Amino acid sequence: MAGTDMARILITSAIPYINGIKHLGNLVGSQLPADLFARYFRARGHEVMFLCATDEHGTPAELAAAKAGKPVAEYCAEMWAVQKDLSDGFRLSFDHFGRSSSPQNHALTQHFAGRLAEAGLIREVSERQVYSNADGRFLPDRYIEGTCPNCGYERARGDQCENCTKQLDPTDLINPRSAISGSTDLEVRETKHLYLRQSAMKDKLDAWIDSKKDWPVLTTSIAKKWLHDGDGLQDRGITRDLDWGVPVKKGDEDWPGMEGKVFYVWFDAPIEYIACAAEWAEAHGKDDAAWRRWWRTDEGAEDVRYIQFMGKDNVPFHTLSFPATIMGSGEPWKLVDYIKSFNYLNYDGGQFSTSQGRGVFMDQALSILPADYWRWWLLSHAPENSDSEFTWENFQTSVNKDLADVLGNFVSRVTKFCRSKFGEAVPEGGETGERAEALINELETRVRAYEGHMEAMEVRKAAAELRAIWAAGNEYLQSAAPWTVFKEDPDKAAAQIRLALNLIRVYAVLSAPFIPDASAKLMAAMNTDDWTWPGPVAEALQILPSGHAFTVPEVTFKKIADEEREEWAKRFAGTRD
RNA sequence: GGGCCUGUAGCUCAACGGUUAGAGCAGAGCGCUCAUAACGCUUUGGUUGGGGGUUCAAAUCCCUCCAGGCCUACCA
Repeated sequence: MAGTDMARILITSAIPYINGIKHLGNLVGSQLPADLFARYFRARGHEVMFLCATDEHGTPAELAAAKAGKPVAEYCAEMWAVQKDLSDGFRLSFDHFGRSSSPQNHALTQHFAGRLAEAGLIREVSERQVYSNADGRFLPDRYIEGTCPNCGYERARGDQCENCTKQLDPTDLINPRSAISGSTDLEVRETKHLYLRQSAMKDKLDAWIDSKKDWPVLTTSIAKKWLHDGDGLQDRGITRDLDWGVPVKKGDEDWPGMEGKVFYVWFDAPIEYIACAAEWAEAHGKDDAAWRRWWRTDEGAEDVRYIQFMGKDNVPFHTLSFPATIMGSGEPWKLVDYIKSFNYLNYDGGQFSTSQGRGVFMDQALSILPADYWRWWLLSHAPENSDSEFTWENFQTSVNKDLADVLGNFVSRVTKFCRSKFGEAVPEGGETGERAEALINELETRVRAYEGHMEAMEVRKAAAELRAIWAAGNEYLQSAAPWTVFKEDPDKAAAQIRLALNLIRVYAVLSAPFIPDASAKLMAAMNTDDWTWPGPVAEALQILPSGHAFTVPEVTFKKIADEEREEWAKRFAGTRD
């Protein structure tokens, strides 16, 4: 690929919360599609920086640590390692998997807060919040339970009654108690917090959102709602009374009156996207310039294209709060260019549920099948336009048909036929006929269409095109029928099989963003390391020369049996482990 | 309550306001035998959730009703 075509692409995935193992719905909503495009853009020769991290602060992390009987720092370090391991298992190709608790993020978060304060965009607010003496902490609204004054439901939460859906204020609840300990020893205390004056940046944010004509409706409509609903964009509290987090400071300096407080997790989490690049630089022994050229438009990032991936619940923070932080700083940090947001994946007629253990979690998925099976199904069924649904029947038929029958069997029939008739090397001689020409023309069209869908970040359409590319190989073999041709004209059959063997390498290259392990296996079987992305298809199909030795691979994709499917459906219906 | 999204073939999904609403899977028929009983070809399925309206023309735009989902700012 010509050097002038090289682009620099920064990709971040929404950072998963530290608390527990994520389910497949979480995976398909951000990390997995982000990885698909990171791999694709790298394969196209672009310079890619793909970052992700764990989101470690906030009340749930402290409670989970307490439940595990461990200090928060220790708990988070352990869970980071668990999540890192699962990311590796799913072959998520992060350039760095960081932690929002890193020293780099502490420094940057404090830096941004200092800049925002200097710009007059932070105000102090004294407010009254519920404090639980038994728990020794302030309670967020939803951690307070009581009887709903509206409908009498006894387990209403402080923010909303889930029985009658009425919005509540914690002080409305009758007989309020801590949802953590059940204690009724609650009191209202005065506490001071910092608010980010998002309202002052409303017009600027609005104009910025308006300039994003190519963003999905899902993304812009959510942002517009927040900008224009009621009194418009509200200021947002960016500090909390917690122990674990980034201490409130103005840059390097203390913040009088804010001692003992930390920044709100949603203030520091997106900043970790930037800090993560700094962690990457440190981990690779690089200087600051190496990461700042990705993030500072005055230090080399002016040509960077920045794409964020996230589930729809994360949209307000990425379209409003984080841009407000960046714009408000008055410094030339890179703003996001494109937001790819996803709907939810449901599980067999309901929702995936972390609390009920309903659905398949990342560790369980890898324990029963290779990552590629999940990657293929999840990506080819990604909830791009609406919520979508996982069922075991659909999973079984899709994987068996697409991976085992269409792709896996193609590889198998080509390599085994060659071995039996010509031996385990690319056969020489002969000419292919017009059927081969038709195949090449079709592939030329389809490969370019596949690239188009990937550039447009249309995940399902790209998957469908890739599948059609695989199927084209079977169609060709069927019409060319080298097993018949061999009897009359062995040279011609040799040329046909030479083409088909080269097709396997092309398939491996094209498929790698979706199914990297299988692609690597196919490349190994073809005994090549030439990952050149196909330009003109006719040329790409000549890379493995006559005489080139190969091996017949083991079964590339084993099929899922009915008994397995039934057992798994039962096992994952509810209650983890 | 408010806002947004979704509803298309048995299933999962496509379709700039513009021929006869298309694919894959499943179903039916035929073919092939190299291959993981795999592959290929042909083919049956739709009053586009209901009703009304705008338009030469509506799955698409408007109104309304029904069903499902998401968000609603202190969970993250």
